[in-house]
Amino acid sequence: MAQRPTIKTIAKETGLSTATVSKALNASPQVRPRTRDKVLQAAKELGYELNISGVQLRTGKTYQIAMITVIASPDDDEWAGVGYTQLISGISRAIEHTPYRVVQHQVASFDDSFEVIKRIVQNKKADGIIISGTRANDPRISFMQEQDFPFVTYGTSDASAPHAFVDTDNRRIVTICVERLLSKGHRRIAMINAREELNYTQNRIEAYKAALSKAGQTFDPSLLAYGRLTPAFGREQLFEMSMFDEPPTAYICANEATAMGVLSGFQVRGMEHGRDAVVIATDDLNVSQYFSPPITTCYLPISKPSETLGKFMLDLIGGEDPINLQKLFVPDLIERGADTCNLERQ
Amino acid sequence: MAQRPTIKTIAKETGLSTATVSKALNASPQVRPRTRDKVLQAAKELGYELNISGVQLRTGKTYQIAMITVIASPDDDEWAGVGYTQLISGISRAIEHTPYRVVQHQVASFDDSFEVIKRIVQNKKADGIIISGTRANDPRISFMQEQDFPFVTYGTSDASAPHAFVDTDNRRIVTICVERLLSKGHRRIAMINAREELNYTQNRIEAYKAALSKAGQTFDPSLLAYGRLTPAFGREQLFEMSMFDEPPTAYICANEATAMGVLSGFQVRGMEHGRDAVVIATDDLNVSQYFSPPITTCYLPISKPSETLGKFMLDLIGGEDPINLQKLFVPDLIERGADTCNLERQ
DNA sequence: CATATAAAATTAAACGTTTATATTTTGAGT
DNA sequence: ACTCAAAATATAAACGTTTAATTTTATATG
Repeated sequence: MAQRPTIKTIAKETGLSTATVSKALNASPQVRPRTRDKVLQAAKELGYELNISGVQLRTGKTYQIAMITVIASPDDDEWAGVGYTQLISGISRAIEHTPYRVVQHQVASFDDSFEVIKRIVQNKKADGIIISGTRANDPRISFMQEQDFPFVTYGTSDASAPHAFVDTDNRRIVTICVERLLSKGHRRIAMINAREELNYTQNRIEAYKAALSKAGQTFDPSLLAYGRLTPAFGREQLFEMSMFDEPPTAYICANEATAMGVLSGFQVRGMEHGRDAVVIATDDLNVSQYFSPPITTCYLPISKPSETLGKFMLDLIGGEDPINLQKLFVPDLIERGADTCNLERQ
Repeated sequence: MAQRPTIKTIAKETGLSTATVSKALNASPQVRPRTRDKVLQAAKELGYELNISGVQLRTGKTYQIAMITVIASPDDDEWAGVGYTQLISGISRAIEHTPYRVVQHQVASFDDSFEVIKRIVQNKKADGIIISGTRANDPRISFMQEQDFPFVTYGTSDASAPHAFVDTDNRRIVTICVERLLSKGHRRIAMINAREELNYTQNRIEAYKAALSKAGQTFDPSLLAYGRLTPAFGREQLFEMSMFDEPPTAYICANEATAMGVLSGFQVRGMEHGRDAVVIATDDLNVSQYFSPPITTCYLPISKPSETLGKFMLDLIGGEDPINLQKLFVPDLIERGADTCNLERQ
């Protein structure tokens, strides 16, 4: 093969001008069907493929979707449940048959993520941005809104203007979990959360308080923990809380990595699941069925929200109004035990 | 802010031509230090940033590193230990302060991965390619070698010509594990492997056989299993093998997801780790310390090989000979128990 | 101080595409 | 057949960069 074919090659081949070829390839109404077919035919025969840098230079379109991932340090690679893999994987699947690609921009902190976003927006380095780890009052969101730059968030925010987002319905999850545990007789329910500044953590707390108050139960802030959702964190919290005068009889974990840590803590402390306390989690990898013992979870296959993330991004670039691109997924409750325990001591 | 500054802006600002500006920015020896400083100064003041599509169009350089990931289907998202996240994360870290970006190309099968690689190579859509899941006789590798396209593999191959690679020393791992188990008195040692066509699976089997034969033990092929390394697969294998007339007393798992599945099988079958059999695994997330019970593993933090992957890619693009870009990492054995069990029945 | 030479700068073209503007072709209406 | 508007196509410039070829400037040499 000599040179990679360009629209020039097609022009020469068909006897048309490059302008017409370009228009034909872009399905412009200015070119009549007959010539369009001729061009398409030639393009196919020559094995023509659009050179994106040409387009990019001329129009500014990049066909890149920037995915911002925040990973503090190598040791942050410690398993924290669903990683960005599954997220990116779902997005990739959604854009599979388009010319778009996912480009990962990894940063070490929230502040860095803001810097990177500024650069991407100002230098038009991507056609759209996807972020996760949204905060209650997220400056990145207001920035992108001001600059009128397309973005979708994985996670909600409390931004005044509406924006495209996908998330798990965390309020719902927590409500379901707390109500279930209350109905089983639990009165000391711990909740192990992600970092406090994340919007979804706030949502979970609100739902937790609301469910308790609806049942006439008092709220004890010492039963709430905040941190990075790793097994280590779960275990630490179990160690700490199980020493309380009135220890929790149930632990609601924000992900399965943390739940695994809590169970590991059980084993170290000689506690038994279902006798001394129970653990229930939010799960998007469906892995807690393999825990020893398996635990009850609110399960939402990560593939669903992540594919939607990609789809929303395409729609947004296509000009759709963000207000129509908002979705909360409701997980299924999968019971894997009675989740009662020796509650008579209360 | 008016327009994004280009070299033209700098040229106007400094009174030089765009050619000189370009050369100055690229540290060409054709421009004298004094003017270079002037240009750099102006660039800084103007907040100039290189427009990659311009470069790309002119030179063909893309500043993209293509990472090919094979994910068969959404349900493939099931946890299979270390995902691509950690891999991409390490690569990203290695190229952090360069203009390079990682672009993920997700495909559904091995064959598709080959197709994508062909397109990337032929249309020069990236400056280099990183692949994993290398096979014993991998056609993708020979293709990229023929086309003289820069690539690094995560995993070894048996290609005749040398190529850049990073991998865990799987022979070593298996040798260590088998010898350890033999010395503890185990005679029926099962090994749960990844798919048979993967080169590292072959390496593991060779090492397994060699270690047995060195100890004068016979090799029983029914103790070997091949499949996708998920918890489900591990559990299935435990169910199957534990029904043998002479069941294994030890299971060597190729990753921790599978090990978790085996342990889950123990619990279902009423078996007890350390009494009826033991499990040891290869681990790159350091998560098996949180299993109930924690198990002995060969641990290698995934951050190490993945960063090397990125570094090798840069070196390769920089013109380094692939023969100098090959590395096998040797994991640490972390003992988390005696790993003996009731062996008198043998 | 003229001259040869080396060093430093400039000019101009090119990469592949799109698009505003100009030109030609087509076909309908008389 | 002729006119004229509409439709289809062509021309040419531009996006930001690099680089071969060329010109200008500085430096060394006798």
